[in-house]
Amino acid sequence: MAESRKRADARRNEQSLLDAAAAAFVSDGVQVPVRDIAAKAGVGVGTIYRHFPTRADLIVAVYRHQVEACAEAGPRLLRESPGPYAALTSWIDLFADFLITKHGLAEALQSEDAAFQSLHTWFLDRLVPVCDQLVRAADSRLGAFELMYAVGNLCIGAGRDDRYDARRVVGVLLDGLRPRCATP
Amino acid sequence: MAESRKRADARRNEQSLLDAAAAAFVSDGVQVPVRDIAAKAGVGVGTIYRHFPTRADLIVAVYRHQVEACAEAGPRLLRESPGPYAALTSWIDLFADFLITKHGLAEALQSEDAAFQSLHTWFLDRLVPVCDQLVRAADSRLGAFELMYAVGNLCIGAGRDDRYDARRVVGVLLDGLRPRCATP
Amino acid sequence: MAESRKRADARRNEQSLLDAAAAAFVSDGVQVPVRDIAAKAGVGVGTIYRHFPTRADLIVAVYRHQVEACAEAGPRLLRESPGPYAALTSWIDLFADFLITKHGLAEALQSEDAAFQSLHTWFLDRLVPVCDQLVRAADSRLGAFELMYAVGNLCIGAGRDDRYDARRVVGVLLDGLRPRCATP
Amino acid sequence: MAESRKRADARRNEQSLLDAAAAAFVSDGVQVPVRDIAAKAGVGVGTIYRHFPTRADLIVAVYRHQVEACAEAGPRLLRESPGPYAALTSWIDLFADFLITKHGLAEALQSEDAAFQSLHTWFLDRLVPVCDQLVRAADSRLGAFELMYAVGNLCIGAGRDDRYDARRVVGVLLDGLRPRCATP
DNA sequence: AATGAATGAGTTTTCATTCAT
DNA sequence: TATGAATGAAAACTCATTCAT
Repeated sequence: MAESRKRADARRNEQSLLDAAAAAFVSDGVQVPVRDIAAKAGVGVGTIYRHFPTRADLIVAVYRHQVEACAEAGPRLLRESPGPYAALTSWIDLFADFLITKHGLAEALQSEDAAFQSLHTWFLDRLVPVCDQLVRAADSRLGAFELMYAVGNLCIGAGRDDRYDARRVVGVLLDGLRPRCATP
Repeated sequence: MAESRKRADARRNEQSLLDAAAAAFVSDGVQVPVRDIAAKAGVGVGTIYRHFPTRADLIVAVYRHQVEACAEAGPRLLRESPGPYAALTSWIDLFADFLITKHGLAEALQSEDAAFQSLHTWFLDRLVPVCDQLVRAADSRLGAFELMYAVGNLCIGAGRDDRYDARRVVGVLLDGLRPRCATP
Repeated sequence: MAESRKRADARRNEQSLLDAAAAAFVSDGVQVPVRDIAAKAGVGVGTIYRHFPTRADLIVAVYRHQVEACAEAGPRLLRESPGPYAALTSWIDLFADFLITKHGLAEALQSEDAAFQSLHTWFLDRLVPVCDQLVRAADSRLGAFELMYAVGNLCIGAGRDDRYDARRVVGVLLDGLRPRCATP
Repeated sequence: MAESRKRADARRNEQSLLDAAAAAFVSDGVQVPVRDIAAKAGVGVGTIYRHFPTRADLIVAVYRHQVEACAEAGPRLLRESPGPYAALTSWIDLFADFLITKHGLAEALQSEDAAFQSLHTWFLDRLVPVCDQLVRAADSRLGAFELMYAVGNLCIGAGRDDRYDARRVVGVLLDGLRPRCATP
């Protein structure tokens, strides 16, 4: 009983760590010093290292749930959408929305820092197969990796400047993929 | 005479600095340690700081000529292309090519690092008006800033993974901008 | 009854702690992280600190029995050996054997780390008087402290390199103490 | 000229660094924090790292001259001593003296820390061959490595306690190596 | 004007020790 | 009493920036 209590505490603590890390990633970028995350979370640096031995572990943990949800939406959209192209655009909208609202994530995915390698790997391993199904069904001119990479890049800096609306641009990109009417 | 000679030397020196910096930016990114640039240029770090007090000054200097050339190409393309949409795509191709071949520049333009602020400003001040002319002529759904921002982002990481072809994706984006045939 | 059972449990627990510590000292040296000892013993670090408030307490406890046995062997050897020099060499062999087989102990005895101060003290308080009897009986050129210190040092790193055989070197040192035949 | 002046300064600086490091090694052991050495030398830590990229580099530099002198004494003693055993004892005395007066060095040589690996290697590479010549000439029962290792160990902690005289103990060890008169 | 040595703040990481559960 | 999560003081190492030569 005492144990389950402690475990519950630790879990709560870990969640507050994740929340602080997520906030820090957004405001300062994923390269934010561990010490800063610890300060934001109101814990010592050692606590971070106990829970997340490497920075990649922390990042993966921060984004795990959301990536999961995104992955699970793929097959569902394919079933429920009026057509394969609609399914693809819906999923890409979802994917872009996820990245846009997780300001800082798109940047992290694009970073070449070795600390993010395992993040890239995990992210792509989980989502590319999902996207691939949609892409094949819609007979898209861009492959799953390429499309995701493009959308990921387009989401970088979303919200930084009012003149740039990532969702609109992603819409234009998807329009570029739309099956055309014949040119006379 | 001695003075003009000295000035010529200084100019030569500065040019070799710029060449070294350009090379370093390409191979190691724009965040490359100043010491590395100095070593590549065969000068002391003090010399770099004398010529370019801030990193942004150095970056602006490195890319000045190329941005100039790109800016000057705008009006010319508008005159010489078969139509405004063709002019726009030609210019965007030029712009994307510039970014893609300047590996690291797209990343720098997107970086939030304060050291790059003046780079952003200068870059946009010079090119957005040019692009704006083209965009208006072509009656594009995306504004000049937005389009340039999008293309800039799409060029990030170009060449890092064979599965991602930035030029092809930019092509798709431009297709999304193409005037449509009427829907019956 | 319940109490004596509890006390027996505690003693068993403490013994398993000592065993784990002894093993950790051997494999990783006496500076081994407390956490590692705790892990080896299958207890929390808090338990170690409860039983042994300082590292020295733990070390002393680990080696107590063996030092005791060594101390008790002194008078016995003096009684049972063919002569006092033989008794001294036998005891020193015993002492060296103890140190050599307790890989890490010789290093600990020599360490200047404050955490080991009480170990030094206890060790010498217990054994120097024993050695002193033997040394006096054998009329050795080296005093008890000096001889023990020397042998202790010679045992440092025993087993680390095949080219160094601590027992052989101790033998040579004892040879140097052997009463000489007259030089003609 | 300006260059040679600067180089002279740097050399002087490096020497003061070495002096500070030597003092720090003696008083705090060779594991002394780099920051402490820097403080002792009155320089920033960066200066230490500039001159000596790794701790081993610093240690080797601190002891280089003295090891050199010791190595060079070997052949000379072999030529000039009344006999090979006398040459060996003279050299070992020299070697022990070196270690004893460089309080902390014997400990360093015995340390298993990876940072000292190159120190061990260099030290042995330089001196074992010298000792080997002497050992072979004197037909010693102990090999060069073993004898040096033993003497090195005996010098650990020399000067820490008045009851231990490393020179006397080394003398006894050498006595143990002395050719014996026949036992009747 | 050029040099590069020196500086030291900033970051990561480890681990002894405390203390809430 | 036992646990192990949390703490935070060290320690190593890097690099932008300054400044004596």
